[in-house]
Amino acid sequence: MGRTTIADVAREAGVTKATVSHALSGNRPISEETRAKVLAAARKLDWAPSQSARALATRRANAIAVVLARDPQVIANDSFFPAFIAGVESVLAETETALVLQVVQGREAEERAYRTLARGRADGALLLDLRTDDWRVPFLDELALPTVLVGAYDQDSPFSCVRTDDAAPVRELIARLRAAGHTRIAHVSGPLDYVHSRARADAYIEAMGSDELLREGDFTAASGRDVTEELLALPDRPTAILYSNDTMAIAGLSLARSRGLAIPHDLAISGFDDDHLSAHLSPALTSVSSDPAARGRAAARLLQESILGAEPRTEIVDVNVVHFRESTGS
Amino acid sequence: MGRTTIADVAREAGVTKATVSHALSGNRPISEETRAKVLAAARKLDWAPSQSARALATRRANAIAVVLARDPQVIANDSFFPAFIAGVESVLAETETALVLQVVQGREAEERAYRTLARGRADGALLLDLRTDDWRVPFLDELALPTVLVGAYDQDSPFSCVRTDDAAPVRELIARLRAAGHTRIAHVSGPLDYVHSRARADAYIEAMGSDELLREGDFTAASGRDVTEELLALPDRPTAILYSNDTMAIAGLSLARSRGLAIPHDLAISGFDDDHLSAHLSPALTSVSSDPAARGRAAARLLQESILGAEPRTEIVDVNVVHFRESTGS
DNA sequence: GTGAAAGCGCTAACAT
DNA sequence: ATGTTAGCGCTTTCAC
Repeated sequence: MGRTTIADVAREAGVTKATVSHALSGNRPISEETRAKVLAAARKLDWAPSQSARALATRRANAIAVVLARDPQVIANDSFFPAFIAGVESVLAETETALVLQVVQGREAEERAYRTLARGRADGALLLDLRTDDWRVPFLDELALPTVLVGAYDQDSPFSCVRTDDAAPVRELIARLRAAGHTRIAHVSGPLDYVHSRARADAYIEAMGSDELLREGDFTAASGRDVTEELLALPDRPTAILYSNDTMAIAGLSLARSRGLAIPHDLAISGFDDDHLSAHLSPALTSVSSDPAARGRAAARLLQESILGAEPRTEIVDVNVVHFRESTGS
Repeated sequence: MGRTTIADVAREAGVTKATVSHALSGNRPISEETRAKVLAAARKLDWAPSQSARALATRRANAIAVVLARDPQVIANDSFFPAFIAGVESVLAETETALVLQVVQGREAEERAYRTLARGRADGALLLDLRTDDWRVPFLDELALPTVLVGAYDQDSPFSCVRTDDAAPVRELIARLRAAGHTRIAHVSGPLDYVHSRARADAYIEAMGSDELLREGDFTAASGRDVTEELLALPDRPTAILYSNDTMAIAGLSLARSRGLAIPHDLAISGFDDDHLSAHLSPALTSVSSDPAARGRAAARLLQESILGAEPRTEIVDVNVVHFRESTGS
């Protein structure tokens, strides 16, 4: 934070602060001559506007926020998030907008975080991990903080939304397994209050016509293992299991093997999210990849729009693609 | 629509702005009675101080920055980063400090990012992925931006530093492999201008007494595969390979198998960073885990110290532990 | 213990 | 096309 201010630059260039400000922002016509003088002075004094002063004057933080309310353990295992952030940043960089990241635990901490953020730290927020009937949506609406929902929302929402079709890959997987002769196909979902878990589970139920072999996991390896154990103990055990992420799928695969089952001969297995290691396992894991970076870019663009006052709209980023690999006997 | 300000609260409480300010900050003695009045008024009006106004007045952003200059592809494959951030946040949360994240590409963009950050967006920075003779260290010193280096730095530095011992696990791995009869042990490093890659490679060279079987990778699966292919084509091929991350190790493992080698019988393999899936592979991958969250916590604490003016110091977070699994024939 | 007033460094009406 | 003048909402001397 240089001690030099806009006043120093104005003096150096022989103009007023207003002129310096406008010479840089281009907010009003400035003669080429004075603009050159101003830029020269700024460079000479190595000056650039103070972000905090500008934020106060414009009531704009030039920053957006992402609040993660997940368990750190789950964050660490998540391949979606880093790629998503990279996508967001690639858009923000164009407008010198910063990304404020906050990891919180507990609803109270999360509310406090959004409140503080809305008080001059950020101009908008990106909402991840949406839950059915998510309390954050009305809450942020009341805070009047421009927001973009990443993933579907089950209610009417005042916000823009980046969606993907979670159902299609599930249908595709089931169709393929059926074609290979499977009839006992199980699904290990994520927590069913997550909108995307629910969407996958619903697609599964619709395709199967029953939820008999649906089990709810929590995205951790431990739950993948436990739920798989339960499924394999059934009198008429499944011959295929669709997991809602790769971590659970791999844990399930390990367990099945340790029970003497051959994959995919005795049990077909598929995951979701296409972790970067999944293609390298043996057997390589069938999974669904979804281009998180593209979703990050779309979300950032929609948010910038909203901050500028645009009407909310929904953008479908449909990039889910099923990678059939050895674990389903491709 | 004027938002409610400290003036409104002052009026409501029948005191001045100064009193409100001090009642909240505790920066000067306030009678219990007036403090209660102020807090009641603040709650009634649902007021909390504006972050941007406060930042301008105190010349403190109450935020720290992390600038990632990596290729988005590499970020997405990295299990270190999310856990590290979670650790950082757990410390920042205690002091209402925000984390500003920036992903940039190219040195120019990185310099610009730090300049803007130092101009009122952040009070300090965390430096990751240190390189030998890293230009950012003198640069940030000149910007006078308090900084903490995560990982060793090879020069004299004006900054605090969180270090881990990268050499010890390498020595331990080599000792174990030797005990099992291996003599031709190769090492696939990360880019050798990264300080931690260099440290591991140096430890390897010292333990082996030679760099004949040292090869430089770039942490991607593709490089793991290619370098492995090269090593296996040697007239007197290695019987064990130590990789500097799990991604390369797994790619190498896949390649070796496809060449007809049995793991660990024909070739022992170990990785680094203990990706969350590595324990679930088959064979399970021997790897080195390092508690990134602990390093995040330590880094955040050191940075907060530095921002408050403390002398730089180095903290050793020594949590590297080697997990011997099937891939080395444990 | 509390009040009054002067900034913090910038932007944006309002003038000219 | 440029200058003047108020703020933006808070913290922090300096008085009392």
